[in-house]
Amino acid sequence: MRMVRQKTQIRKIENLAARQVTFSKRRRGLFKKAQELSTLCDVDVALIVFSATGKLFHYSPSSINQVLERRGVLKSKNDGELQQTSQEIMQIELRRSALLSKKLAEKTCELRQMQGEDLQGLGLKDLNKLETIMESGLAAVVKTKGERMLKEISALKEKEAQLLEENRILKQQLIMGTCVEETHIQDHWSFHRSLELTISSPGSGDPLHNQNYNSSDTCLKLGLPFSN
Amino acid sequence: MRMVRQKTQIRKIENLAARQVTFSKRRRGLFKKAQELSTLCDVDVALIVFSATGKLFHYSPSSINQVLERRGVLKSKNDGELQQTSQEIMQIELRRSALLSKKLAEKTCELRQMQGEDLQGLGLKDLNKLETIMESGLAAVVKTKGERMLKEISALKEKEAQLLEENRILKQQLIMGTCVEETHIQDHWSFHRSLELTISSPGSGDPLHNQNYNSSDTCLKLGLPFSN
DNA sequence: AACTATTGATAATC
DNA sequence: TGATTATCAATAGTT
Repeated sequence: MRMVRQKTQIRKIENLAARQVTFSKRRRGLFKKAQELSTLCDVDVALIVFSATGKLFHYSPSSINQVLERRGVLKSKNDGELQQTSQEIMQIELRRSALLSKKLAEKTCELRQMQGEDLQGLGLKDLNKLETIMESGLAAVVKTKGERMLKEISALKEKEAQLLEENRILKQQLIMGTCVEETHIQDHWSFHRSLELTISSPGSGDPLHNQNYNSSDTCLKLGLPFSN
Repeated sequence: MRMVRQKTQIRKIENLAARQVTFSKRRRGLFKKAQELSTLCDVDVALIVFSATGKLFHYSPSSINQVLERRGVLKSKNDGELQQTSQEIMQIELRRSALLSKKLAEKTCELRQMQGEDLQGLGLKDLNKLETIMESGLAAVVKTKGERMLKEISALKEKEAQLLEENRILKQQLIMGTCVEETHIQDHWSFHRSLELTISSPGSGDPLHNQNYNSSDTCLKLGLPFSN
């Protein structure tokens, strides 16, 4: 029976399961303390907590808009209607927020499962279903990738042929023009340089060799691609 | 030196001075806990405390903070403050909703792409990344499925062995009891019937697997994830 | 505000 | 998830 508690340092808990447990416990504790403060000292407290998956928890002795309403009571009555309207909107927004949070949590869960995490809760049937979906998805990705690569390759080949032709023409022109020896040397250099430049910095046309990790990371949350 | 503390009742402290002291102490504690929760569990926490005198305290680690900070600077005693506070909390909610919507859209897009749809917008690099993620995800699913099946199989085998043993004992009892010929026939029939029933409907006797099948559908909505 | 004795919260564990 | 307990943290009462 070792129950030696460590003096916890306040920084992000890396272990997911531990983080969730702590979140659950401390959230409850926080809400309790908020309520106690509200009761003991007769003040209004609004506490809103958003979980990592987007789930929404909130506490207020009544609800947030009622807190505001109570404070709004002090205002003159001609503002009352406006106040009321704004509170209704607030209420709607809170509900919408909660709904969005729920949906987001569901999607997050599905995504995690497709990344091979959190599978322990799934039954055999679900795992089979998931496997089927992922197999067809992966097949589609592989297929798309193959097509994309073929296109890139043929584009590059075409470019290469074009450059070779250009070089050939330039070579001929130089041969006809000046000293034969010098021309040969210059021509070789020129050829390699052109080809190299074409391949190494194709700009937007070549994602394979594009080393711009920053721009792609902007789009890739959790390492998943989606276009902006 | 009497420092005998009483088990504090959670109800309004009537003594004003004591209430203010407690308010000050507990408020600090609450904010500290809110911050700890936010840091430890990497979640957003918004805490707003309206004091009895109308002063407003708040904590939130993210961008919300700036809005409230600005309001705090504009602190004044007239009605404008209340109005502004209400509007700014509303703005926080609206912003939150917008953020949630955006996140939801992103996750939806990612999910579609992992199901092999909407891949046109992706570059070669993104496709590669996606492929890698999906491969490892699929591997994890297959592995989990394998483990699950092995467990089921061994559980069934164990049950089979148990039933065989039971049947053997029953058989012996019958042999010792009545007519040998009749007993043999009955016993065979009885044995096959028991085994078949056991294998085809393990749910009733096996809460572990039963539970798995039922609970899993709650989180995973595959195939038609966007239907509701 | 500062100081403790005490209650309260919670990390580790099952 | 919920319960338990040893520890750490918050704070009520006092100076």
